[in-house]
Amino acid sequence: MTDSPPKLRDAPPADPGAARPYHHGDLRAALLAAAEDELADRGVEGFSLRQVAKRAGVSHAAPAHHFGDAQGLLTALAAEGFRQFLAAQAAREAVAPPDPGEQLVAAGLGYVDFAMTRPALFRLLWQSERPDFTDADLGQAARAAFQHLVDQVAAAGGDSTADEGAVWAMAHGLADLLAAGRLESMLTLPGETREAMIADILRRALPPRGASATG
Amino acid sequence: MTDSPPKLRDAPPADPGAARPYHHGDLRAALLAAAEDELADRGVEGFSLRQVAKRAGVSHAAPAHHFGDAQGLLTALAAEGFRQFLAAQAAREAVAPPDPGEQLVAAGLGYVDFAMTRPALFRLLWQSERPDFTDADLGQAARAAFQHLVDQVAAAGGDSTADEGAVWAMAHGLADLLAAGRLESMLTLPGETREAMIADILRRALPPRGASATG
DNA sequence: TGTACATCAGTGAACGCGCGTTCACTGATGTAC
DNA sequence: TGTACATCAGTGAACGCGCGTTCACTGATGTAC
Repeated sequence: MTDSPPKLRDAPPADPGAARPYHHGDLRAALLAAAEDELADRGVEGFSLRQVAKRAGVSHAAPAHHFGDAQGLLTALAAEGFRQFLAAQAAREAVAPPDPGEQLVAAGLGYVDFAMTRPALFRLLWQSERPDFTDADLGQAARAAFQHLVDQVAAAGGDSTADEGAVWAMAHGLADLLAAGRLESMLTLPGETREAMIADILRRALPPRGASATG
Repeated sequence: MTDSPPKLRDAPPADPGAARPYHHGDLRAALLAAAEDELADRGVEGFSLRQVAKRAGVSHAAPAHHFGDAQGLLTALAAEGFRQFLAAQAAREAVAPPDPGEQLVAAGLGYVDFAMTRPALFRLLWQSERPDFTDADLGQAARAAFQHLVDQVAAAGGDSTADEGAVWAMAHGLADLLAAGRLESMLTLPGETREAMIADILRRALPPRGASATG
């Protein structure tokens, strides 16, 4: 990833040594960051609102003021996550050649970047049932992310369900396996080598050059 | 899938109308089946041992006799799951042409079959942290499943980390997305058409014909 | 065939725990005048 | 600048709940003789 993603933390400079003020300053952002850390440590299966509050250093009733309930917090986190997921793809595209095929590969690299950098969040987006996916904000963020990939495939000359499926599946499969720590022989490669290999693999899924299959 | 997988249920013929006997007959298998159903209904995130026992129609203390604790049950289910996951691949291979490339495609089809037929179990194998993956039986079953794919890639002429990663990622990505109900335009296709498309997509990941890349 | 006994399988009450949520409250901030 | 007041943000005690696990028990089965 070229720019490291905006971590949802670091609210107030917080005058070290001073007594913690009654008001936090930016508790909402701090809770989202704590929630992501909590997911990383315990997984979605062991996630608890009380632990998040404890991690953020506030009483366990405080999150209710910002998110209503536990699902509200996870829904907000997922929405933010989808936006950053899309941003990770855009960051790669910005530094890639303008050729549509290379732009598509870049999007795939961003997809994988995000999964490897923030595996807990990646899993929340794709594999959890706890966020409320009918929420308007989350729904919009998720749809934007899906649509981006579809658009990229179309721009690269893909015009079939198969092209769309192949590209999405290849990026997603790499991302999920790498986020889970599988594909060990790839994980042990130096970063640059691994990245080149991921790009090569993604190219295999591209719409056949010049071909115009229907689906 | 050619043969439907052996569902972990249906222990005793159970003489309908008769009072339920004190001894179940095959409670271990019934609990594994109930656990899978429970995962399908509630997801790993909401899984509870008490609900499993209730579903199987026994007291909530009964599972302890067979599995020790909740993790023991999920570990046993995951081990059984990996064996059936491998069997799903073998079933496809058995009816595919002997050509190594086609065998590899068949393995991928089995991979996807399993994920679509039993998504809850698929997610337990790949995305849960609740089973004890250091358990000897589970570890062996999981390793056998990984190794099979690696062997198939090698037999098909793949000799690089990239070949292995590409094939695995493509099968896994399709499986995960389809299990999650994504790739809607593929899901709405008639079964045969969809299957042919999945096979086509899997072929994109195959080691380039005759090529012998190093990695 | 019958009886005694060991073993196994499942029960149901009880425990302590962490959870999400609610609620009256208090501290802090901002604004109208 | 000062004061009154509304609003906001976070507290801490309390609640009821479902959970996993333990335990003494009872019903059922199988086996030795």
